[in-house]
Amino acid sequence: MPKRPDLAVDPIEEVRRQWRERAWPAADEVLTVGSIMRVQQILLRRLEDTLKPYDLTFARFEALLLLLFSQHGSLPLGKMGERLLVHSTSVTSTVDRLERQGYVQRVAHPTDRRVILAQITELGRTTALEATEKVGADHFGLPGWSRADLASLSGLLRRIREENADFVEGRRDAESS
Amino acid sequence: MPKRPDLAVDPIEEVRRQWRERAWPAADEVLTVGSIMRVQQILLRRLEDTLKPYDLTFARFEALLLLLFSQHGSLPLGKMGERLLVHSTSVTSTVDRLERQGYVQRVAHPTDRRVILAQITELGRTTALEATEKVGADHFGLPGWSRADLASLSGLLRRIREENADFVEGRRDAESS
DNA sequence: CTTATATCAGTGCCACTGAAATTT
DNA sequence: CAAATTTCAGTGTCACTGATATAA
Repeated sequence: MPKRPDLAVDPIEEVRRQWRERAWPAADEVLTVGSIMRVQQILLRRLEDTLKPYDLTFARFEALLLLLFSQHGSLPLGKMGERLLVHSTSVTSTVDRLERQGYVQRVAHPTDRRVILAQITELGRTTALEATEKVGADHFGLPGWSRADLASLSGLLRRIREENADFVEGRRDAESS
Repeated sequence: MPKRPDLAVDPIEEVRRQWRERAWPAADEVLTVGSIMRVQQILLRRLEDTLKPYDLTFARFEALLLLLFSQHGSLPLGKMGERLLVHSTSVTSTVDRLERQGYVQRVAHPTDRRVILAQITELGRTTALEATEKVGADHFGLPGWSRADLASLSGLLRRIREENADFVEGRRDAESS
């Protein structure tokens, strides 16, 4: 664990100050993006700390939840990559790991023999539920936040996701890559 | 590059819906934290795409900026880790890489012979400036955002950083780890 | 034949743990 | 002596590229 800083000034605000001083472009954006990076770093560590007893990383936890929420507790690997915004080779290795842990099983697709389904097991289900309870008890690292504040923050972030085609609203088209 | 999703629904909003349905704890927090993770993922990729011509990752870019902004263009490695919130062994390898690239040089501390300073080179300086211009031209992935919106977002994120002792304001104490 | 799906081999990166060397 | 600073060796993870096998 890295040592906690002991700074009287906000290091990110400091970057913006210097950025402005030199009349560089996008000083406000620097502050915002820097904040997002830093906050993600902080929350991720906190989350993974909580998940450690279950030997789950955030990536595996996310994948497991995706299956937990899916119709039949199973999804084609390709679909998982699409939802999680990661490369299919990454899904393969994530599912490999979850399978070794007994949280997931690979099963054949009933009709399309090309596709493999990742199916959450009973152990995976109970583990996911238990882990969920733990992180929920910690309010996902955001204790003491009002619904209104959470909504403001989500709303602003949602705009970034929209602008980057994280999902498509209504009849807008996603550009194909 | 992972395939762009083509979803009519917001996958993160969908998670919250299901979370609520099952009456699990912290449904709003799930949406918010999920959004932060996703947005970071999106912005990081965009940034690293822009930085690729300079053979800089975000971690190395951040370190280089830190030196660029520092008083004499140099800092003790330990201080860098503190500022960047990473382990000192990570700093060693980041500086190793930057040194191999000719962007940084290790120099001895004038008085304390335990400490090594990372000193930005002329090449490092011009490269950092050029890369900065590039990402600035892209508004750090946030084109079209008003100062007010950027300020709202930064403000909310700042609160998370404060709550997690990313920095210390006024006379509040950081807990030691 | 083309396209889609998943896997494999290999690369680079990041963050850590634990141990060691050096200096204060 | 203890504490601070950096490095080294090694681990696990993550995300990718490029190539391959199989099936639609």
